[in-house]
Amino acid sequence: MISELTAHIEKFAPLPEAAGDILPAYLERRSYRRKDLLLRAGHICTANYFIIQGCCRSFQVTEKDTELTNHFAIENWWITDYFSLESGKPSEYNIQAIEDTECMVLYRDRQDELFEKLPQLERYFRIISQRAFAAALQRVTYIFGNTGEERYDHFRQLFPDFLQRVPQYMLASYLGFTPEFLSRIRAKRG
Amino acid sequence: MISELTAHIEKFAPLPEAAGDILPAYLERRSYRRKDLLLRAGHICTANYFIIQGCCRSFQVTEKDTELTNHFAIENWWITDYFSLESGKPSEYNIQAIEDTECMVLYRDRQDELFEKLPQLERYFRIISQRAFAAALQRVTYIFGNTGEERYDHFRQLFPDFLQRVPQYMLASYLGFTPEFLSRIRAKRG
DNA sequence: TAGTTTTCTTGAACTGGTTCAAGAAATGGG
DNA sequence: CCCATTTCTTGAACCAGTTCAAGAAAACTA
Repeated sequence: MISELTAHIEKFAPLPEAAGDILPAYLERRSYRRKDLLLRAGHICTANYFIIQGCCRSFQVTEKDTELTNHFAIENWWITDYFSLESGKPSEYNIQAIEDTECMVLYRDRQDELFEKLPQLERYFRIISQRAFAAALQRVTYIFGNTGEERYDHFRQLFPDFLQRVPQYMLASYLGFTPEFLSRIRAKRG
Repeated sequence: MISELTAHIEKFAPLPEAAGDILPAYLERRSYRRKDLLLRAGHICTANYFIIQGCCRSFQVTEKDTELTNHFAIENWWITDYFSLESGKPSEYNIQAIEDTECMVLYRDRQDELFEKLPQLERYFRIISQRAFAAALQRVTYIFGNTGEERYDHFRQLFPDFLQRVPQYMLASYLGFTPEFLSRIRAKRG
């Protein structure tokens, strides 16, 4: 089932014929159950996770002891902490499966060798990182330029099916308000 | 004065000897005066700008007609709209010089050829984009996890010298509150 | 299907930050 | 050096969203 991944890569950077033989040797397929942690805060992030099926989030626990979801990832997205992954320093984030999830895992200690054999991957990760960066910037202006209620409506419009997949308290912390407030918004809608 | 740039690249991806001969042919040095726009919203972003000296910001003008600064860039940073740059679609952002600024400009239509001659640049841009992405995510949790006042204090601690370089209303819109509120915070400090 | 845990709802008091308006101070261009 | 523009300050009324607490509903587990 590496085909989902190669298909995704090809959208951004064409791969040579040989890729089909090389990639599987560097990736590990892994399954996680709902609530499993792929990365635990305080630990060093050792891999990048491509989601084949399922859904994950990365979140932080603040000093004030609340969970802040800063990222959701579904099928065909990568999730990791790039900062910890590249610096080798402990991560501040937890990465958790929200549903039972199937991943292709690229471990950091195999990455350099893989990139040497398939330099097209440098380009692929460059492009998806640039996009992810642009999206994250967009999110910040989005947060500042709209009220909580507007943010909820927008999210709902963009990802209607996704609403059913995540508990409301996670969505609330992703959208930047309390679960209570989200509950009140929904009460108004009926 | 391409040396600032090559030095920066070398921090992330070692360059071959030949780089010194190749790079200058693909980069253009340009000067901007305070308030000049490097990119105007509605136009397609055609270049990536590496700042040698000076300071820029990218900002959006919302429907509510307020400016939202989503990014500052100083010496040794790149600034662009990666989304418009790669998609060829019109940008929603303005990029503006806050001070008189010197840049090395990499135009999009020369980028692919340059990356073919110096594939190390794929790696360089991959790594800095991953970092930028991680920083942008961090910023979101930072926004949600702290009050406006805490954000100001943190910014002040991290970039004390930078405070003098930007007008308060730009900083306020970057930190996500009104200029009036920033003024009140400062009044308390004395 | 009963029991436990997790998630969602609702009310009431409260607060961080906004809005509008008007004046003061700083800056910069000619 | 002076005038025009830009930036910063201050007050008072206001509101979006929080907090705390307690109960209701759903969703797992055995």
